[in-house]
Amino acid sequence: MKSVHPNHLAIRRIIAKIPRGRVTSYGDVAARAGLPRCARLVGRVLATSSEYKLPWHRVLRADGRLPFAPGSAEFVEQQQRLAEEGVLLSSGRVDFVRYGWQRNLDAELWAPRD
DNA sequence: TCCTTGACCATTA
DNA sequence: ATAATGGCCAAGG
Repeated sequence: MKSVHPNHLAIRRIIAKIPRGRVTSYGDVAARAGLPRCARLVGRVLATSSEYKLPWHRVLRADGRLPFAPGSAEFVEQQQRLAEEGVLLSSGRVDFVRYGWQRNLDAELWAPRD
């Protein structure tokens, strides 16, 4: 039996909820999972959770950059997956104001009029 | 058991 | 703008 860590479960649960076409950061996922300041753990979970088919490409660094070296195979794949959902990079970054998950939360909580 | 590393982050200089 | 620091947790040597 492979031991399952509760923190990993909580993190995967959050990542699975990120809507298509939206992105968030490692730190935000950690906070939502009840693990503030545990961003590195989120990266660790993603690196070891390929079997769970999570939307890993929607998790970015806090500054909007992708977590992989530009030009690497992982970087290219993530960029393509994002582009397929309409999320584009400008100057090597994703604009959280435009594509951030938080933007959806605001809409839900404050019931916009437009 | 101790130490190092890692798909990270906020703060400080 | 870059760089160092300390914080977190888990895996592996």
